[in-house]
Amino acid sequence: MTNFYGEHQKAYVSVDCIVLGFEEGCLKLLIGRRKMDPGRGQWSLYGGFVEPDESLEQAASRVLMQLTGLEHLYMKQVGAYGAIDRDPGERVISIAYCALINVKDYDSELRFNHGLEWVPLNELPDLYSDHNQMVEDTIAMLRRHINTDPLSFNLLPELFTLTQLQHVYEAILGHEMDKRNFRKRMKQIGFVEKTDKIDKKTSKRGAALYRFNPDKYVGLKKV
Amino acid sequence: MTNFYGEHQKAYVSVDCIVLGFEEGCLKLLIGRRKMDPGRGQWSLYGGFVEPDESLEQAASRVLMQLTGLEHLYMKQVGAYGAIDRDPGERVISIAYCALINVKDYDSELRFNHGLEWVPLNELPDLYSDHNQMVEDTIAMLRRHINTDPLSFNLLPELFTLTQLQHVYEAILGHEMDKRNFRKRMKQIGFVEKTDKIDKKTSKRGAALYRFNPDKYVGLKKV
DNA sequence: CCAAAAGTGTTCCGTCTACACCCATGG
DNA sequence: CCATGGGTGTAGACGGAACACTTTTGG
Repeated sequence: MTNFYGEHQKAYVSVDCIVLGFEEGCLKLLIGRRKMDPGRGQWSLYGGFVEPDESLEQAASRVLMQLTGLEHLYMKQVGAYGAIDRDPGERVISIAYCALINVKDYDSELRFNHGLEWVPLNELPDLYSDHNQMVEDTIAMLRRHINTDPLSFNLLPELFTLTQLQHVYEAILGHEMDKRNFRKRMKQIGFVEKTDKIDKKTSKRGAALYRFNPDKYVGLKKV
Repeated sequence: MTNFYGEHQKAYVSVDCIVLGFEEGCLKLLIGRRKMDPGRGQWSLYGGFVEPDESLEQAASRVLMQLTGLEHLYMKQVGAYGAIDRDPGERVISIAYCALINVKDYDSELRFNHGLEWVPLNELPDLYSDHNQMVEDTIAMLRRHINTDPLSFNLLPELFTLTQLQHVYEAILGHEMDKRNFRKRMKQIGFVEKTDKIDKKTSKRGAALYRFNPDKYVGLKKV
């Protein structure tokens, strides 16, 4: 490789994953105890370094794959973090990516092997370095986008009830919503479609199961 | 410096500045011919490498200072760009920052010395690497934020007429707006305040000059 | 038979949009 | 005196928020 920029210094570049799941009516973040110095033992997001043969997105996907065994997850760049001493040992620039996953799809053996925990967002401990800031920025971003992007479905199984979906909205937005208004809105936006299946687990009467229809969404995308 | 992460490779980290100004009723971008290899001679954003003693924000501010002689400008991170071959020679991760400046404040001697041009957004040439994408992402971000953040003032002198401000909105949003509705809205939001000065340059009757009042804004910030 | 969750419409209010005319003045 | 840009109000459309009762059925 030709050395074009020799007079400048390089830095380590990492990705950090803000992995969010939905369980017991609240948003939970996947965190673990840091296994390396510096900061060994502190609660931390899961991250990894960007290797020479991968883009930032690819690095984030790989890290997430190692972590969850899942591919093609919903991911979105949150931002770049580069305070001088954000890593106490070396200069590390980190790009934060958030991922929304269905907790049920997650192989809990993998989670156990990595020593990770699902922690409710309102009970977050102090995290390593600027990781709390990354989480905060992620939530702010989700709130801004929940009404325009089909985010919420990623936190649920393929089939879900409207009540479950509403709980996801409530968890992200941080406040309760009116059931009738919510259902009216879901009817309007058009890309949640009713199936003929019925869920009897959570109610005696049974609730209709719905599905996200991406085909009906792409039409709106360009607007 | 202790070598904690020795098994991983470092990369060059740069910042690229999307510098926007407002002139002749349209948004213009500050670009120049690239003065180094690779890509020498191509139209390009102005950028620079992040040095060991500065954060990403500091690097962006410094680069902008070198460029314009101006400090404390409105800047906002647009995102991180890290495709493997985005720089043909080396692995470079770049963080894009946008800056909104008042063209009149800009020292045109400096601009000349750097060989830079103000180019209307709708006449942009092909830029180096992924710089067109950065510009596109910037505009999308500005459109999302123009109604919530006090952006637009940064493109105008300290004192401005409501008509000028409306032209800025129109340039960013890409469509014309109704004069009466616009002025009504500016009255509502409350942080544009009328001064007793009058501008006679653009009209015979004279137009009231307004000023952005940050004090009245911070109150809204937390909402 | 009753507790528990599902499901369903209407009214009200505030916000956004469309729209047209008079004012002040320099030349 | 007239061309030019500055300045103002109102009525209708639309979308979001508030609000309560009936249905089903497992236990």
